[in-house]
Amino acid sequence: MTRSLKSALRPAQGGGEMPEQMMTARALKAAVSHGNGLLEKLLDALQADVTERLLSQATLHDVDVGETLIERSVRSESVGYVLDGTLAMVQVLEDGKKHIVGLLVPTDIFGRLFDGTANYRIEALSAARILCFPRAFFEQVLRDNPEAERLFLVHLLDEVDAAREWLLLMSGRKAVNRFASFLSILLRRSKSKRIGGQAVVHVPLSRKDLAHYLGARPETLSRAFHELEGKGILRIIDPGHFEVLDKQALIDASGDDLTLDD
Amino acid sequence: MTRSLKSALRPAQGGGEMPEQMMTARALKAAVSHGNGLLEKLLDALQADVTERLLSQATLHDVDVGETLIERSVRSESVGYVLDGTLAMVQVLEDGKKHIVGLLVPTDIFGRLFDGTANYRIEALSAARILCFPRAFFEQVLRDNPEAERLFLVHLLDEVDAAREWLLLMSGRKAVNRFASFLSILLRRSKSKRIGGQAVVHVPLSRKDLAHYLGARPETLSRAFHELEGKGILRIIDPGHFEVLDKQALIDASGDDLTLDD
DNA sequence: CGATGTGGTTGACAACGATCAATGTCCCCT
DNA sequence: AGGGGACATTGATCGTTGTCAACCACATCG
Repeated sequence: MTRSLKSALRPAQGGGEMPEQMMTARALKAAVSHGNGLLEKLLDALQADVTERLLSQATLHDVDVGETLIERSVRSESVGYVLDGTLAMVQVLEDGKKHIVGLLVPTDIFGRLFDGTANYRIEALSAARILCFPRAFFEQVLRDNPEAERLFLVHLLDEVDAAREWLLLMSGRKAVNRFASFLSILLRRSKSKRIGGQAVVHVPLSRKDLAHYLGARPETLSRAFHELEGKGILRIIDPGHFEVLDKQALIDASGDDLTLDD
Repeated sequence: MTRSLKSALRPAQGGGEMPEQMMTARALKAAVSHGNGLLEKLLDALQADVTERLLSQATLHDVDVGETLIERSVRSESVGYVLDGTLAMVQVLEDGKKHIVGLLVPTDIFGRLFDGTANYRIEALSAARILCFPRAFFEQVLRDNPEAERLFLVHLLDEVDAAREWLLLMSGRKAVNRFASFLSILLRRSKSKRIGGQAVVHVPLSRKDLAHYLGARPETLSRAFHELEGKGILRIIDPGHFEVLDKQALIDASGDDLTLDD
């Protein structure tokens, strides 16, 4: 649980495991090309030889649930790109209390550039696959390519906006509202993945983590979406997958409170 | 209340008002030099002649309480710097509901650079004095000065962190906790202003706005800090000024976090 | 195969906060 | 000075949610 960057991000010692970090640059490029996150945009903007060199320095890592990738107040020497799984940004207070302040899903990038140290811990909420770039090299690429750096800057502007969107979500009054907002955002973000005609949303968090993130208790959450299920807005496939039956009603439920009379 | 950017940020027509936008560059520099925000750092990093030119293009504006400076989804042609007063970033939902998602206090900069349009409205919560730079010129300065652009980038990283800090504040605890957190942050941010030996915090928001921002009702807030006053943690001077009597107790009162155990 | 542990759900109850209503204060306006 | 309005506060009541508890499904392990 408290394994630090040093062990978590060091290439796996030659053991029984497949040495995945030796993937070819082409294979890596294929692995990231499906998304439309920052990294893809950066790779598009760079000269072919630069992307080649950047990818050649990348290493692939498997992390287990609960592993800490980057510890707070520690200067990380890597920049990470999420291929698979879910990570959390965890704010750790002095007295040891923790709070999830953000999620990292596939195509997200993490790791503080240019300046200072991380302000929160990066922790795996599920098993995950991570692509790691040497931070110094990554920074140098940005320095050498103003256009890429501007992409990064615009990306940061978007991140600030996203953070404020979460703020808006959190200010939702009732727990049902917050959960509905959360599902709506997840639905919007991952609309590429559809199963059949219906939209199935994968919630990559345990009940406890999700409740914590949304500022509620597992019990309250449970009641929240069983209420939504009762309204016919969604169907609980298993505690991790929700089928959204009525998208508009879900959005409505995230805004104003449901009229509970029927 | 709904005056748009066009009227609010256009140099005041020659009328009875003092033409304040004609301040000398030296006077402007003096006006911003007291803080340690982004703008000061940028001016420090730039060549003297560049800062001179930048400041020569700045205009000073007085805004009244309730004025809208930048409308959502409108591309602003200005970058603003808060000299005095308090502005709010207001998210406007489709149904006309509004929500404050961030505050702007003196030395803060606002206005989206390089890309796209504003995602929220900028609204004055109190009378304020704003310094405006032409956006295009501001961007050009950053383009021409990589060091300045990097300062801006690091500033954005800080903003993301700040937004997440607010998220931490907002997350589901009791109203007293949120208010105590809020005061703590304000206390930390404006520690330069002290009156006598005691710390007096100026809360630049009406009860309604503050309640809205903290996700509570005015009534609840009122009870919250009268509770803190009863405990001897602070003293209410007037509904806008609080004297913090026991800083540590205030921080403790903000502490009751939902615990996310390991 | 039962013992044990973990995560999710459900129920009962109390605490917290929203809502409604009333009062007081200050400021602006005529 | 008097009246209207905005704002802050206080009290009463009710809905929502946190808390404590039990229960269930399921996986792991001896």
